[in-house]
Parts: sequence; C-alpha cells; structure tokens
Amino acid sequence: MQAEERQFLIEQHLQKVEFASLEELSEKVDVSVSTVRRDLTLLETKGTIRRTHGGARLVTPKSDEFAFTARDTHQLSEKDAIGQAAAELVQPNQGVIVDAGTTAYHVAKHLGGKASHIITNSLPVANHFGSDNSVEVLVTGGVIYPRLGVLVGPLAVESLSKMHADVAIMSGGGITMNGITNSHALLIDIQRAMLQSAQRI
Amino acid sequence: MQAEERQFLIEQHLQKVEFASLEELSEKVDVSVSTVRRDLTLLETKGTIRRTHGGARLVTPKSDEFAFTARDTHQLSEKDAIGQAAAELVQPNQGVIVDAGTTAYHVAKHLGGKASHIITNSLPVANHFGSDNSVEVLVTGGVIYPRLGVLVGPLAVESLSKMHADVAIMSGGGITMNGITNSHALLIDIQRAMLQSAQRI
DNA sequence: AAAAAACTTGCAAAAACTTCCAAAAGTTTT
DNA sequence: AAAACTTTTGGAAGTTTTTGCAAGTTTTTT
Repeated sequence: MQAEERQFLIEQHLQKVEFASLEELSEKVDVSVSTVRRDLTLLETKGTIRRTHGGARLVTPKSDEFAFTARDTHQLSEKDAIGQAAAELVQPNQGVIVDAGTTAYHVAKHLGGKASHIITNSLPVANHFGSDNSVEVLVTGGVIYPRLGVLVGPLAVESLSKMHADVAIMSGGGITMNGITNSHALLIDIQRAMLQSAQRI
Repeated sequence: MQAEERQFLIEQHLQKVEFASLEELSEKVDVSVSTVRRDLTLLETKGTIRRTHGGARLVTPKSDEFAFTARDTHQLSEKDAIGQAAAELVQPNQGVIVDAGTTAYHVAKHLGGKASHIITNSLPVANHFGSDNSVEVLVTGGVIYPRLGVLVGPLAVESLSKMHADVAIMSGGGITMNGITNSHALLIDIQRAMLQSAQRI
C-alpha cells in the first residue's frame, strides 16, 4: 500500500470514529506504530486531524449540530473504548437497535460493516451511516427532540413496535436498586418499545 | 499493445481505485515497472494523475461525502433564490411537508420561524432544524437511501399517510406532457403519499 | 514517587526513485 | 528487401526516501 493511500485511509477512518488509538490505526493500515506516528504528524500539519496522547482525533467533529456532541468531547477515548468493547458483543450480520445517547452513539460507530441492519431513533447515528452502503439503516419516525437529535413521540414508539432486532444497545441515566433509570419522560416510552423489540439488551 | 492504449488503461484503472501501486499497474498492463513509471510521469504532466511514492493517485478524488451536498454546490445562489421565493408562498404557522432533494432543502432553509411544523423524509432537512426550537419537525420513518439521506420504504409511506399539512414543497426530476416525473422508483411512492397529505402542492 | 505507557530522535535496512545504457521494436531511406 | 536511423523498452548502478527499531526522554497512571 502507498503512503498516500495509507494516510487517506487513516483520515477516512477518523472521519468515521472521530477518535482512534495508534494501535488501532497501526493494525488497520498494517504498518508499524512509528509509521502511523509519522503519518499523523503529517496529517496534523495538513490540518485535518489533531494528534493526542495515544492516538488522534478529528479536528472538526462530524455532527456538530447537536448539543449532544458538544457534551461528548469529555472522556472521548474512554467512551470510544466502551463503544469498541460493546460492539464486539454484536455478532456479524445481526440486526441492532441503537438508542439515542452519546454512549450508544459511540457503540454505533464501531458497527459499520458488522451489523446487517441498524434501527435507530437518533439523528446523529442516522447521519453517521448516511453514506455507508454496507449497512441498512432504519430510522423510526417521530418528532425531533430539539438539541438532542432524538426522534420521540407516538410515531417513534409505534414504528419500533413493528420492528425486530437481535440486539439492542441502550444507555441509561442512572442505576438504582430497582433497575436502570432515565430522566427524560419522553424517552422512556421509546426505550420500553426497544426492550420489547430486541432479543438481547 | 500501444503506448497510448496502455496509458489510457492506467488512467481508467486509477479512476476506479483512486490509488494504485507501480507493481499493480505493471501487472495490469503487462509491462515493466520502468515503463509504467514513464507513463505515469507523462500522465502527470497531462494533469489527470499525480505520482506518489510507490504508485499514483487520481488528481480529482471522487471522495465519499454526501452526494447530496456535492451536487448541491452547483448553482447555489440560484437554488437559494428559488428557495426564498417558494418559501414566501407559505403562510405563517402553516404545516409544511418538505420533500427530499436539493431544491426542496433550500426552500426549507427559509422556513424557520415561519412554519408551525415541518414534515420531512430528508435527513439533511431534519438536521437543519435539529436544534431549532421555533419549529416542530416531524420525521417520517424509513430506511436510509444511501448517499442521498432520504428515508424511503413502506414505513415512510405509511407514516406520511397519517399526517397532514397545509402545503407540500416538492421537486421533480423532469417535466413531460403528462406531468412531472421522477426517476427514483422508491421516491415516487413517497411523493404520491405526500400529494395525498397536503392541501396545496 | 515509582512504574508504565507513549513520545522523540537517530540510525540502519529496505523499498523506491532517477539516470544511463544497450537491446528490441518500429520507421524511413536506399 | 536490406540498411540506416529513430523510438521505445527493460534493466543496472547509484541516489534518495521510507520504514521499523532501539535508546533515551517525557507524559500519564498507579
């Protein structure tokens, strides 16, 4: 593979996952970490990415429109690690429901080329797969909950009840003795519907 | 094989794969690497290609991004003018259905703060109003038609049939003696549903 | 404050590039 | 049809670039 092609791949991969570790990239393009380092410094001077300790991240986050991505810059590498780990629980060619929420979003980023179809009520997730031909993305209907990019309301619940998936990736606001909780009332109806429609949560 | 034919093949191959190594090209056109090198320097002066270490790449990357926004850069000011004019046909606090398509998108941009609610199956339109509290945005469900960001399929049609709006902003692919036409078969069902659900088209 | 992980710098091996040359292929002249 | 000439091709020699590794330094974690 060519140096330029490699750099292009790195850049492209970062556009998808927003953050990537050196190891990850090294493995992805099959060269030593040293070379990836050199590529990253090069791409950095070009301005498209920014180097960080242990990896690199995109300079201009992909979907900046939603408040959720703004919150999202904290603990990015941790969330990314969670995302990667959770994505590994999904078997190839399974159908996956992806909840709205920052953590679920990070899981979704690692689902490209793995899941056969993805069901979501999250606009950021939908956007992320907008030009990815490898997965079929089903968007539930609904009204947009401003600033979060979540589709809510009867239409969302109703359409979810007609769908089915192998796995549902969901995130909760907190954990109590009685189970997982969430604060947004509108979201609860939807999460209930998701629980109904998936085999494994 | 002729030299010109060979160079044409190289160019054509690069148009497909964007990047190619010397080895790869040498094998493809069955000449030595030296000759490929010479061909590449020639093609480079011609301007269609750029040499790189170990190979060559296309000058004009047919790069990924939304086909939507790519198409969209052409005649931008004209489309914007159309958008503004069409948006003026909408009365304050009306409900508006917005079609997927670049022109309809430009109309939508002028609808903020005017329409009371917007119904759309276009992800770009949905994103545009994602953090706008002045309008309620209803997104139809459906599967994402890759690269265009349009929601299509039965769910999209079905959900549209349950909605109602005062105006529908729609765009067609062409105009014939028999009426307005559109090429994408999947989109036609949706447009029919939109026609049913709006008072004025 | 020590240990681990990640980074930088310098270096040697490997890969790729350029230049030059002789053989092969193609043209023109005799 | 042969001879003389031009162009193209493949390869060799020497130079430059790239790559992976090791030693030493800095940053992060425990």
